[in-house]
Amino acid sequence: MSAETTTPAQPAEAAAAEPDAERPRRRQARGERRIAQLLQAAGEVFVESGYSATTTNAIAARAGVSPGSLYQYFPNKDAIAAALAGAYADQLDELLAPFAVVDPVLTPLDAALTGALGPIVAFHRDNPACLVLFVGGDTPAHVVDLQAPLVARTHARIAALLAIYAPQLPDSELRLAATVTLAAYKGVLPLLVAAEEAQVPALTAELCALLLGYFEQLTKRGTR
Amino acid sequence: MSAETTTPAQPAEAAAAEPDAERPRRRQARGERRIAQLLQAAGEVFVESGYSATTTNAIAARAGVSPGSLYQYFPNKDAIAAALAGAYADQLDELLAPFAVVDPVLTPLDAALTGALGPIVAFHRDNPACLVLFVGGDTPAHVVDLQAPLVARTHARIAALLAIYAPQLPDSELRLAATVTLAAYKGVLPLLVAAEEAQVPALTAELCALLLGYFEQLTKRGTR
DNA sequence: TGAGATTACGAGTGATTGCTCGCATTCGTC
DNA sequence: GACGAATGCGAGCAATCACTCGTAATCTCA
Repeated sequence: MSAETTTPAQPAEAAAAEPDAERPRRRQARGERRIAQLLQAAGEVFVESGYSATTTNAIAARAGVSPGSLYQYFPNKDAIAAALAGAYADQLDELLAPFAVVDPVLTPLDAALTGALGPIVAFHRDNPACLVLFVGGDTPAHVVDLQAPLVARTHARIAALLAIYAPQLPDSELRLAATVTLAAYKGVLPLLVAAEEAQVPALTAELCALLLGYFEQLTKRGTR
Repeated sequence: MSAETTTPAQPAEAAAAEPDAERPRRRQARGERRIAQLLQAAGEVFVESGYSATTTNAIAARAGVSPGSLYQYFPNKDAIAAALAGAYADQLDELLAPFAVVDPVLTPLDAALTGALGPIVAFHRDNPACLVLFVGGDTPAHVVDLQAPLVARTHARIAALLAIYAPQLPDSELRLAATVTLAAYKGVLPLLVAAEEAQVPALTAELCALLLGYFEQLTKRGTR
């Protein structure tokens, strides 16, 4: 769950306990809906114009809401991006989970890759704003920070996966390889998001081949 | 040569011939120097703040020049980025040339990659603004267009290279592979630019391994 | 040295934009 | 139905920024 959304059913308790936490104002269902509308609209406008070119008024207009209402739910423009990015990070984290439970004996590497990459690609195609916020050169610093734990976890997972298939490599090389893998992946993702639907399977296969080829290079390197 | 810079030694002739070409005002050496200063300063500020967050006043201040002077040499902010990007594109084009003259019989693929990639990486590390303008999600459309011919040429070169090492693949697959190669390369480049000097050789080697592994996958795919 | 072009300045302008404020409306609850 | 809280509005404020303009210094070349 992202930071901004507060559970509406919550009898006013445990508020006096924390002194500097601002009182969690009860939110009506209408408010929750507005927040969802605003985030949806923000995603659309971010995709169309990039982060810094989108105006808060444009987001409000797209959501069919006045600027004043927007600022009732978000303290500023960055908070909108942060809430959106937080939600994306949570969803991606779940999609990345399958990587952790792969059994390296039963599943060959390329099958594992293909299986896990499919849903991730689909997610990014459904939420193009995610890429705008995460790989856009334009994103405010504290929004980028929101993805740091996610990136760290992903990095660790890739390194662990590599350690299984190339156990002879030293840890430093594994980490380097994981970093490069992530970077390459990030480079190819925009292609997948921008592509026509019909091209997606072929492109996904290419991405798998790219990563697989790299992994084989790493394996060879250790053996030789 | 980029669009903005005009040759200073040019006896005032052939100006009346073209009607709508604005008269090429003779530029003194001082002016040329100012342009260089401004482009240099613009690159620095772009790297620090990204394109849209940099103000023309900040560029002027960094160059030690008044805003008015800046607008004597560039009609608007985009033109500064365009001039810078044009210069970068020209330099990159030269650095990419070696790829065209590789003899596939004499030079193994990995040696060719390593040899050509070194100078390119060095260039990007010397000119980090190049990446900001070319892969930043923030760049104005007509600046992105400036790199289109360069990208097209590079794409064609990669496809040609692939055709040598994997001649059995159909053209469409070669083009797709070249696109993916470029995207992966673009993803890894920021890593190389941000890295410490000591990490650069290792990272460059990883980039080579990544591309090489992909190429080998492509070769296998055709043979099998 | 003097005329004309180029370079330089920097306060100012108009437009944009993130955000506020006072007030009207709707909702949940007793 | 009545009261307080939450929601909603939108004109407008303050700040920012790309860009201009009048003027003055400096250069080129005869």
